[in-house]
Amino acid sequence: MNSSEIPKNFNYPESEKKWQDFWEGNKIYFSTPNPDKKKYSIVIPPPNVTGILHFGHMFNNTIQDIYCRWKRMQGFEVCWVPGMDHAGIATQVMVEKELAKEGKTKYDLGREEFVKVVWEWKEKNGGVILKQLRKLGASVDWSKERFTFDEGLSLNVRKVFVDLYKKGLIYRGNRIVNWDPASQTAVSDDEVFYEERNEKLYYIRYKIENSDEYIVIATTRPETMFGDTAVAVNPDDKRYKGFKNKNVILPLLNKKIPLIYDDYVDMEFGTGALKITPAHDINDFEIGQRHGLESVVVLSKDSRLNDLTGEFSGMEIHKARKAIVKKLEELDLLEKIEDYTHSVAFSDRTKAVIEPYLSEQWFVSMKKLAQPAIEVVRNGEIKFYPERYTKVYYHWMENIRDWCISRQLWWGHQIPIWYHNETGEIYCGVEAPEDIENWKQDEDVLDTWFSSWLWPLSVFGWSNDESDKDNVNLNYYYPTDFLSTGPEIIFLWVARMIMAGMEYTNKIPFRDVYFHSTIRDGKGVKMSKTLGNYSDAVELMEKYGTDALRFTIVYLAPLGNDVLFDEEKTQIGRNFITKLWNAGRFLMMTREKCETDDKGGIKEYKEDITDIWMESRFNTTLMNAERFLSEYRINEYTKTLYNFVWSDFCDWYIELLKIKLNENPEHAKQIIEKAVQYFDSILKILHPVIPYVTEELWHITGGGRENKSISLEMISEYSKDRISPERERNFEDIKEIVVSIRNMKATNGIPASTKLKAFIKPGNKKAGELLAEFSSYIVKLCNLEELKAELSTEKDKNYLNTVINNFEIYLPADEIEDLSANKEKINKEIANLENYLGGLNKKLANENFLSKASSEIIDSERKKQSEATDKLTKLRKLVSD
RNA sequence: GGGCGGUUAGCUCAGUUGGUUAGAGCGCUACGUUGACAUCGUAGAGGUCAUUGGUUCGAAUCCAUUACCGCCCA
Repeated sequence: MNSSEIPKNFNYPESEKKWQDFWEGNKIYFSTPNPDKKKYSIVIPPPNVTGILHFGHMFNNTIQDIYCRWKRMQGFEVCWVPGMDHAGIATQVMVEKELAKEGKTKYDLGREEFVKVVWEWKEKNGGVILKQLRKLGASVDWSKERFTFDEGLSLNVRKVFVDLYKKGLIYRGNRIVNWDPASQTAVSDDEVFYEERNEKLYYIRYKIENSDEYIVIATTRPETMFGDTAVAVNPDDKRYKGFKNKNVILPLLNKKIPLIYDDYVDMEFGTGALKITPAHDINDFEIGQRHGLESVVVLSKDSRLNDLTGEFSGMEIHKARKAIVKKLEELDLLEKIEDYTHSVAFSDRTKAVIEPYLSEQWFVSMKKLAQPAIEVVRNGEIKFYPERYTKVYYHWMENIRDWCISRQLWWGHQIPIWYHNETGEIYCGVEAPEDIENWKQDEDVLDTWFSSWLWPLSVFGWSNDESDKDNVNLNYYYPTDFLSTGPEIIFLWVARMIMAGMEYTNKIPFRDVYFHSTIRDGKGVKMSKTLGNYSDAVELMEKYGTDALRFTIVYLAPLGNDVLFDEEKTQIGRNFITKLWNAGRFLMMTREKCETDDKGGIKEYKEDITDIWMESRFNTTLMNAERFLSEYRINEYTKTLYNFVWSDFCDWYIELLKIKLNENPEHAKQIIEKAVQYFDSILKILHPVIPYVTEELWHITGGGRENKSISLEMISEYSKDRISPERERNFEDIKEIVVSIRNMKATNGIPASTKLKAFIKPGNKKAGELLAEFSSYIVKLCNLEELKAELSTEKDKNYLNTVINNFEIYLPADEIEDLSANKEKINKEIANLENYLGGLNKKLANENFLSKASSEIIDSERKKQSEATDKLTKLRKLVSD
């Protein structure tokens, strides 16, 4: 491209499309086992097939992409496996809604037909998120895409079920489950969320048998009273001492139930008397177990009262509650109603109120599986970032509860259990029994996570048999290196993957686990669709550019803290990309000019301090960037580069470059090429976070790159030898001089365009040499007429003056009448310095400090002391003259 | 109720082995368009590091306490 054709801004819509097609079309990110290279493998946390890209996904996949791109550019054989899970409830609910529009239900179709319809939906509408991942620039290997319902993965699910069943780790039992009445299935604890609700607490009189006395119970759920099989009080509760061994009469049903004593009962709550409904409350169920109580189910699966409830039979819960309360009132059995705020459980998927419900479900016994999984985190084989999540992990794992894996759905892996039609015998096998006509398969399907926990194994073709030994993909890529995910699924997924990995391969599934920040809105509220405080990630990518959004979100995300995201913050990334773009544009325009201007640099160009400084800064930046990345401090990686590019490279290096080119036209070509080299290196180290613009610029700045990608280039290696703290400090001194001269002009009302003379008096020989080396730059950067190292003998009356480290600076400014601003500033600085020096003097006079502090510290404090003293002397002299 | 975080400039946050006169970006103020960039440049103002106590020669940093905020588990 001709440099004059480079637009002022990065044209991201065009560029993103171009590079997506180029990367995927040329299979740039295809991976195959290569024994000569170290591998780096990641499996994507599979998004739901129904999913769309929200901020959490965007962020999480950006993180994974950063690591894949970075490792690829360090020479690793990188493999990032994409895919989706079949999302049992979510998908089924979605298709049922579609059917409802046509006035149909799944029962109209029947199971087989319904599942077919879901597959059709999946093929047609599923996987939007994978398209969006392409837009995000995710460098996944699309040839390895997997779906939890793929044949091989499904077979693994059955194999593992059968295996665990045979090991006695899967069992069927009656338990209270979280029943989602909307989707009519049990859901796991992790698929439930709680919200505070204002409800009522009803105080109901239960009559004591053979007496006129009542015991008053407090409940939020009068409608479950038909399932009461006891009333419980605390054994220490004096109020109820007299009722020992009595029965109470359950109102409405007039059924005799026992009064029992249990420590569980909180004497402070309500009246201290609790109705016990084992079939409809988890705590009541446990109390029921302890006391051998019967469990009576009084609700149907769609949240209606069943036929054990007499006249209320068939009523929906809330209607029934009202009717029952009314009836109790009529019978004078209702003592009072109080307002009551408590947390109510809702289904993640359907938002329906969860009913605790007694039913027959399949469970995985977890205790044994958890042990090795705890061990590998404890011994550091698996590392969590931030580390504190290990505590959360241990706590959950050490108190682990059995996992309810059955779901009353049609979309999912049907449980590989068959019941014999006549004998009732149970058959568990990977395939159906041969005489299938005599058997009936269990109708339930397995929890989606029961396939997801095998994901890191399954995607590489693991099949839990002899063939695994010869599986090159499995042997090469497994265990994976890195897993990035949100902290909310540490139990749901991370813990279970570790368990599956240990149980089936005795190997960890991944080494480093990164729990990324939760994205919240500007007010700190978690983004969610239901709350409407949700920013559409794809919309923002289109509005600001994908790179801008990627950069911003990473820049804002400290390890272990939440990100408060406002749309307007996307400007951080967008502006940075514009800055980078224009730096490139400038270099290209300048290079073109140099091509024609260059008179042929016969003499070798000699590097000056600006080159040495840049070399040092660049190597320092590379070193820090790599360190931050390897420590998973990704926001600091972006910050260190942001500061380097903006401040060091653009504000100083490029400004110096302009001067240098002007003064050394005979070396213009060498000078500009060196700058372009730095720029190319900058593009590479930035590529992991902003892939599109760096790819675009890399193609603009170099020839012969038409069929190549920057993502397959090697990132420059830093060298500690090239880092010179002394030279960086020298340059900082020069910067301070420049800034202070500009500042003296600005604060004294002298326009920046006014050319002044300046005198800078170095404090020693070294300072003098530094000044000499740099004086021509200072003249240009401060817009000076001339710069002299010695104070002129001319009788310039009016000086603006100040002291910077080893330099006294004088600006003759005759037109300035009032020097009080300058004087005031110096006096202020003197006061500050006196205060500072006072502290240092006190410290250095302290015996304790001198005897206890390390000699290095004492030396550095002494140095500060002498420097401050020196500067103070000079400043005092300035104001006294 | 149990556990885990957080509290630093108007806002969002850095500050990793205790030794800075506490930093950045945004916002604000003043000036500026000399051809990379106004999605910009130059300069400036702005903080008793939530509270109280302790350890230490020395604390934003370590310990304890209180207050408030958030998350997870029950």
